[in-house]
Amino acid sequence: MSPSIKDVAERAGVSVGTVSNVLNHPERVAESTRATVLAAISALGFVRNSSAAQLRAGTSRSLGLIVLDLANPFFHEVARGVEQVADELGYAVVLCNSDDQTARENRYLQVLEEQRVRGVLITPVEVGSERLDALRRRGTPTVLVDRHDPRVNCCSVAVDDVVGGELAGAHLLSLGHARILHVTGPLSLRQCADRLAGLRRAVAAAGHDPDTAIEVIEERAMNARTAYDAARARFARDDEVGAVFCANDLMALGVLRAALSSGRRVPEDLAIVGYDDIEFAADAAVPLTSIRQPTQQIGRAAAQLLVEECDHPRTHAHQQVMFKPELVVRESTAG
Amino acid sequence: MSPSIKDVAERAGVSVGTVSNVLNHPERVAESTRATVLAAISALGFVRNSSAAQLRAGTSRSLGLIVLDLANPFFHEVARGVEQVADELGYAVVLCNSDDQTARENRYLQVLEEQRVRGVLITPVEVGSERLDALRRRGTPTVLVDRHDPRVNCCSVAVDDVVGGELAGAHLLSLGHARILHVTGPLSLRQCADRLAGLRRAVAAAGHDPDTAIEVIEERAMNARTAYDAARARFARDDEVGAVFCANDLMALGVLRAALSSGRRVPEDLAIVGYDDIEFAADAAVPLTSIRQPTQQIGRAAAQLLVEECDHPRTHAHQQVMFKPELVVRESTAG
DNA sequence: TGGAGATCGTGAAACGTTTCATTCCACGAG
DNA sequence: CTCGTGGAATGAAACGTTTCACGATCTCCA
Repeated sequence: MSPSIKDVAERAGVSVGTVSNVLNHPERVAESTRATVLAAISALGFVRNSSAAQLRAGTSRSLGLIVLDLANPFFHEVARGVEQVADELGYAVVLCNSDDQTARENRYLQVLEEQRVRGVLITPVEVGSERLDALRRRGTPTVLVDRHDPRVNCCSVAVDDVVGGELAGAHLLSLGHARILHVTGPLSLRQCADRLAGLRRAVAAAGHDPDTAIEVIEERAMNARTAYDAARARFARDDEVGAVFCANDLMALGVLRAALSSGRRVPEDLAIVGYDDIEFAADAAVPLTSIRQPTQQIGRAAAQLLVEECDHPRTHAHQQVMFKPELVVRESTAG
Repeated sequence: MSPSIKDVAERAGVSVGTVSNVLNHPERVAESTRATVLAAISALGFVRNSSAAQLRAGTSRSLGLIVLDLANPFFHEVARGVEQVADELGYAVVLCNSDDQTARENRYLQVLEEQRVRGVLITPVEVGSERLDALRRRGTPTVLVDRHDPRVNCCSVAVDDVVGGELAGAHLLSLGHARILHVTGPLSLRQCADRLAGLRRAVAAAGHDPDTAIEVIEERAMNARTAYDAARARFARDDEVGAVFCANDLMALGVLRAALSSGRRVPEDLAIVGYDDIEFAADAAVPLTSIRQPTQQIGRAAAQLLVEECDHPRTHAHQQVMFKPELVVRESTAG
């Protein structure tokens, strides 16, 4: 197989310990020997075997990151933030995609634990997973991303969706819309429920009755297609809708399409607010007002918390970090 | 630290060899002993140390996959295809994102080689990388994704972009458009050059002169924003544009927005064809005609070729697989 | 001249598995 | 009663590193 440190030592005429030192503590070995060893290394095409290194070392310099859906821009922004911090601190990141399936999540947790990663960042399919608790009990630090642990057994980083819903609602109210249509996904999802709660809070704060001022359309899937169909059906019924708040940008784009294709002008006839501020929101047929989440920061904060816990397990205290989202106004409400 | 196989053996009152057998060849150990050992394992919370296992085994069951940009739907579809095949064949996939930076690519190649992955799937930042050649020379099989190696030193899987451009061109020509505007990215990119070449071929085949029938706008970036700006500027000049073919869907969406906001109707006044058929193409304000690439299949084929080479290195012959793209007609040309 | 440091290099142990030749044991056939 | 057979468990070697206590050599100064 591939040459080992021993082959290098032999060829360079030194001991294996010296070769190892060249690799890990170059300052401990004399200039000339170092040169000889490096020459031997490149002559043989030696590449360190990290299994052996890690076995001996007993600990690794890597973190696991398990996300729900790599196709979702939210998560690769998070991943980017995690990678930045990991890089700065000399850690490697093992990226895993659970695809929202518990089985996949558990398999990856197993693999990561077998690899003895230093810690794990995860958006669990559901909080309170037994497998995850076990990992933590056995001593691998864990940070929840975009989720909170009610029992506060670990750190977590998330964004306040209630505030997000409130921002959207207050914005539409400030434009004079007293009635708001809310197109959302399953209200059993914490995100959707929170965003609606925020919207209700804004409406109540403006002195209206949420139950009558807000009309909710709840769909199974949160994509453009279902929102398009739902909006067309709603628009066919009557013309009373003047403002829509959607639980994510894809749905908002679906509503936008339905509006345009039914002859409505946006924002003159219909104001639309989305959520997430995906890259394409700004480039839609009518650029979309949306709620932006500090995604990279979430990743950065989560990685920092994790490394902090890895480095000072005794003194570490778990924290629940909560970021605030931000309103980005564009043409779809800029009437 | 975490309990080892030795601790388990002790607790179960057997030898370490037996514990290892329970883990790897359960059929070799008697029912009752197996039960005792499994009980000890779960009592201690034992998790196998994969570094040690792999060190001893000398070889791993994992493949590396290095992509240019995880934010690009093309690549995570490819990744999904790779994962499917890897799963079926019992391999694990290590996913890496080079972000189009040679430095990151090289770092990941190094890491993967140190981990002794069985093989590497990669879309290199540029073909002919020395680091990649070195990897291959040292015996790690390699497959290029969405690229070809002119020297045929390895397998590769790609899509025929010339055919794609030809399909788009032929489609517009068949609708009666004799003049076509082509909005594209840097023609130094193989993809862009090929798509244009295909367009020219279609135009020539229809009996027109490509040089006069095709107007090319070449932009630095291939996103909606730059295409929007370019299209607005072009539309301001005159009204002679009746058909546009864009080198990717994001650009097409930018052109679509420019058209709508300048009062043009799509497809009545302007027919638009994109490329890639990204998920959102079907849900745009006017659903977009596009060229679809068999992305998952690319991933599947690449993984199959790689595993084939890993399993039969002696008899393996390198192949260059080339898929054909497909035209998807939607409203943006359905005049 | 001798001795104290400093500077470099050595060699063996250890990390946690898997493998495989070996031993152990029970049982049935002769 | 012996022998052979085969299933089950054992124990030591090996994988490629890193570490660390220990030598060897050299330098410098009393």
